[in-house]
Amino acid sequence: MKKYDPIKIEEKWQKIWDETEAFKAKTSKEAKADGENVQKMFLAEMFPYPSGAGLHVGHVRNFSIVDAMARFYTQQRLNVLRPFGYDTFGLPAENYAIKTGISPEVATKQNIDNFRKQAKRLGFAIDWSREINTSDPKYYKWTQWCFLKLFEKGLAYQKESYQWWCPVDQTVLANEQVENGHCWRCGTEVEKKKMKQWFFKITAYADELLDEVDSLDWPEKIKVAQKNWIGRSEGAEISFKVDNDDNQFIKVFTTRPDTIFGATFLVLAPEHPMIAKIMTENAKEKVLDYCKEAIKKSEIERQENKEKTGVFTGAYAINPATGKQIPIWVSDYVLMGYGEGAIMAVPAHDERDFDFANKFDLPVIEVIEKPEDETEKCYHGEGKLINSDRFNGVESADARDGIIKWLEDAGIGKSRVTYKMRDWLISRQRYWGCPIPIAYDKDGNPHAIPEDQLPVIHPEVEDYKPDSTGRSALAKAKDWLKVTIDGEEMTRETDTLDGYACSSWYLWRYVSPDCETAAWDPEEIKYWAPTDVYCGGDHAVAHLLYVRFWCKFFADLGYLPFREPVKRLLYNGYINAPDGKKMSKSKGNVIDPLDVINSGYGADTLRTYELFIGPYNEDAAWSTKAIGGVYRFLNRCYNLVFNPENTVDEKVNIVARNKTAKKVTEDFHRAGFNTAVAALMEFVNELYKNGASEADLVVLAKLLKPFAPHLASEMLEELKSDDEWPTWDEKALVADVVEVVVQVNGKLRAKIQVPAEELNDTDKLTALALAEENVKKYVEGEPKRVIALPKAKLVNIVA
RNA sequence: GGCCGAGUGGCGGAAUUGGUAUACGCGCUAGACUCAAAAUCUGGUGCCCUCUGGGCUUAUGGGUUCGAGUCCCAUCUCGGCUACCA
Repeated sequence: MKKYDPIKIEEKWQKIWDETEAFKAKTSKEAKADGENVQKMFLAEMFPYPSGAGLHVGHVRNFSIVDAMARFYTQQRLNVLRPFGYDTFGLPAENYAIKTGISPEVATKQNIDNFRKQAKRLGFAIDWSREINTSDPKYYKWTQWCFLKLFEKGLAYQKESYQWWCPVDQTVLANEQVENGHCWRCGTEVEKKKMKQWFFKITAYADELLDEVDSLDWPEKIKVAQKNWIGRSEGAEISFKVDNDDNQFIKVFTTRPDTIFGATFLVLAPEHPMIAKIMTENAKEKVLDYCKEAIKKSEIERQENKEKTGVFTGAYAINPATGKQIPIWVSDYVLMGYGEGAIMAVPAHDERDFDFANKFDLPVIEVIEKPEDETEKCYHGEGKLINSDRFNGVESADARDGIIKWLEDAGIGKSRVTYKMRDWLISRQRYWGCPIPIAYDKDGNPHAIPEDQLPVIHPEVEDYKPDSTGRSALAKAKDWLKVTIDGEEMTRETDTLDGYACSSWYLWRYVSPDCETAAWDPEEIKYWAPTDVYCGGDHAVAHLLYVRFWCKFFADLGYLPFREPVKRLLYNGYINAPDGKKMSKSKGNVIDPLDVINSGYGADTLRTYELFIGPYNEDAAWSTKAIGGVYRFLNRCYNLVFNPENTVDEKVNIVARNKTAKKVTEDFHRAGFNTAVAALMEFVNELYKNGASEADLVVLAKLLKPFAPHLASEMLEELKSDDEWPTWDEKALVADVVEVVVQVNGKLRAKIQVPAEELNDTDKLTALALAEENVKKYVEGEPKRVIALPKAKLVNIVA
């Protein structure tokens, strides 16, 4: 009796895979030389940030999904590319460096080595010759090249913007370093500091990013999240003249120009540049105080306290519709970053304006007729206009067009589209990031570092803390800072790029990771991209939107022959602790995948369990008991091949064998991994009942391989079989005798056995059904109607 | 507040096009093997009853249909994302 020893089997196969470079993808040239029929398949998971803690069970789930699919397509003899990489720039490594003095570069290398070792221990079918690392100069040279392309086209630009600032540590803080409005390190209340920063003009692609969402084979919730994030709204831009000053106008944006007759005051964002020009002497002190406080306010405070605040500027504007004088206020509920940073307030039909009017006792004029059953004080729906002069009685939708036309004719407004999405702020005053390839001349003008001087190497420093001027620790590399461009002495940019920039193009680097002449080889990208299957459980908007943005940009430049980077997106759920709570070190409920493997289960059990645990796209709770069931299943598979008790004629399980092959194949196409494993379990149960033929075992091992590749390889070796994915015979799916269900009035009353060849004879089926004793009991006289459905194997009698 | 998703046994879940609800696994339980235990194997396992049979059951209440977990309407509960976007 041989015993299933996963540790030994896995060691053996991992060594073989490593030595033979078993998962190396063919380049486009090699594939073409092999013949026209070879289809390509490019799969990837969202590459990990290699933390010091090593792989966690969430990684394992994510990678196991991609691995199962990669192996499935490999067994179908496609040319599969399944690469791997590391997203290594980022705050954790920098924080660790500040704390320990160990350079991020050194720590990152260690973490990568550990991740690689662990990924290999899990037996993933990775093409290790294509490994990439975003903090490797060979990689970030091309991240910088991408930046320069955006800079060249005017899509990378500088703008003043507020940044978190800790007045005690004298340092900028990343969002993650601000905890409830306080510095993560010293606990001081943080401030906002205005600094010049780099942005990518993603808004230039807002419409295309929005329009093409619908055509994507992505989960609905991600598509909706992206649409909401882009947040397109149509409306109008309207100029309000400031009273007693013919030269001053305030522009507002509104989606409801039809309510303009109800605009009883204007509100400006505290950052609005017009405030200083219009405020009266009397109001000046109060207004400036308010603005200063509001700008300092953290977003957290704004969220906590939704009570409206504000201050009157002392100035008035003229409502162009009514000709009436209306007061101009300032309030932080108006955001400078959206629309014009100013609104016309219509308190009768906007809840926020209503609250504000209530608090400061401002007039409310209804201009849209409320439906009779409407109970809310503030009606924001559609209806006929009232109190609106010549527009009275017009439906609000029509009035919008009419009023915009009138505004255009009068030269004081026009229709306009705005987006919630802002341009992407990419400056980070951090050390451990990709240097921005820019230098400044004496006058502070930015210049591109010439392409032949790339990469701008990330310099080593002694102290990783940002300096007190708000610059990153790169400013401490004094020699590095100096650069000569076209004979002119310049100073390098010390901001680094947001990590999302590094990950916005890595999928394309995979096709030619060693290419020294381009970010991606044009031939290879043409063959491999776009990515066929991309799998991850995070970044619903940020990363997945940025990749789409860069794809469109580089497509416009002619570098990419496609406009959407990811054909099919699989968005996997999290694995939680057995109590259903998130795993975290502090709670002490973390399951370490390596512990699970080493406890004797092995990688095959772990991987299969994580795919069996539930639908891949839903969260699941770890169960230390249930994983034992998967181990028992694999053990049964092992025994069928290595300790057979009896072999049978290969016809015995012909239906089950073909059904299982079909089921597992179809489940792969719809990513139903949990049900595919269940189908394999059913098949094994069947083989235990009926005995197994060699043909049964070969099919079992082949179908099992994407889930438990080591064990399946061992089985296939014993069976002297290749691993080519099995096909099935549609005709063999039907048994000789079929069970047909008989219902009376939709209630199950009997089951009859019908020879397969008689199944399609509905008259015969009906007769057989009516002849059943238990059916007769419920049918008195002639049935009203009989529905006989051979395909559903069902007869329903209406009595 | 807005948007999205989900509610099925003791538990994780299955039912893919409206057609046998509860596949598969866990747990529990009985038996075989064993001096015994573990492991393994075989069977049972939604609930209720007047138990060779029958009734009920997919969060709740209605509806459409020969037939509803699935479609429609209303209500409740939970989870996620987002958050003063004019």
